[in-house]
Amino acid sequence: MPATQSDTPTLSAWETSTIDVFVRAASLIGLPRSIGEIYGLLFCTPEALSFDELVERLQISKGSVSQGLKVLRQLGAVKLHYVPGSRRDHYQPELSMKRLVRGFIKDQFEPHLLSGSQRLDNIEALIQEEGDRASRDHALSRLGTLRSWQKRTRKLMPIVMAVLGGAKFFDKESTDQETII
Amino acid sequence: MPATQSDTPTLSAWETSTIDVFVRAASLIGLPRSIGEIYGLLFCTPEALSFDELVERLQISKGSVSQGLKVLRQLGAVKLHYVPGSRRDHYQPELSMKRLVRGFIKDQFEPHLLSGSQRLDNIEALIQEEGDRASRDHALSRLGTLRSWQKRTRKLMPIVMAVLGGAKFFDKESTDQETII
DNA sequence: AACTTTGTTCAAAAAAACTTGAACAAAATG
DNA sequence: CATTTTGTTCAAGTTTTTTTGAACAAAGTT
Repeated sequence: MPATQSDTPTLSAWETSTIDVFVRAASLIGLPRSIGEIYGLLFCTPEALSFDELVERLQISKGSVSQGLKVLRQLGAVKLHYVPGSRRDHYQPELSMKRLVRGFIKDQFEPHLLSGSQRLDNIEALIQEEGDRASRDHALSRLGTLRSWQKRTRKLMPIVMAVLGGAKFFDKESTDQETII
Repeated sequence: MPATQSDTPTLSAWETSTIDVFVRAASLIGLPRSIGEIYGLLFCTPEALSFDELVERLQISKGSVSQGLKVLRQLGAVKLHYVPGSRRDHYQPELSMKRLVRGFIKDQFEPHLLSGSQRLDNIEALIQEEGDRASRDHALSRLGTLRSWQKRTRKLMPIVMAVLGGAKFFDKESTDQETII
């Protein structure tokens, strides 16, 4: 096959539009455009794609593809797919919404929630340094509000996962939870 | 009272830490730091605060406060509080998690979901331009996946709201929904 | 061992998002 | 009606995030 051929590896119209949907979705959840493009193209393509094919068809740099795939693997949004003939890595998209959402929550939400708990404990200590009684009381009341928000958020996660397909997760002192869905 | 006094309107330790929590939360949902700071300070303070007090205590520009409050009002995250003596606007934070979440979803999610529907219809049309049958079939299958994701996301919203407090919203052909919580 | 293939890293460039502050508008006051 | 108070707007400046591409590492080939 000819080497220096500027054959724009054009995407078809529906592929471009679909990738656009994923670029928007990515930006909605705070991920860079390139990640949306990579997942989007994998989503559109029937066969698993290699690193190089992503670079060529999307016309983005190797660096972006490398970093993008790294994040997508971490999120569990792409799977490695072994291809007999080739020694390149080939990728396929995760198509289970439940797994996609779980990956995202585990990777992006849980850490914040957990570190949040420590932070609130720390705030409780700081409140003791407040001068007068009234200030302390008000501050403690607001801290209570924060804790209740945190608790409800944690309660929500397993419910979301349940609605999305079945399993439960991320819950300790599970309260009235078996009645749902 | 003296005019040109560089009295740093210091925030107490617990206030700083609490504001930090909101700054992180804001960034988590894609809102700028200044908005986290504004809501955070309102959250910490027992009395309603005026525009100027926000500028002074947070040491940020009038422009940031103005734009920040605009977004917070749009989200329903702050409420105007009439103060008899003054003709300035005074603000208080919305403390109901349910209302906060609803505001966020209505303002940031719904629009994307809705425009999403149109986009998918558009993609369906584009798929018809595909050359061979096999391509069209694969593309239609993926489009089906996208539609199912969208549908499940829509179903999730009322459930989230229900868990957070009671009301239902944003649902048309409501399926088995009265059994929840 | 030298060479090729495959993919990662990271400093610098580019792009996007956020903040600032001065100019401006709107409304109340004197 | 001139002035002050209150808040908004927006162009320019700053900061942060993202992308690029060349240098590098790892592993397979010949």
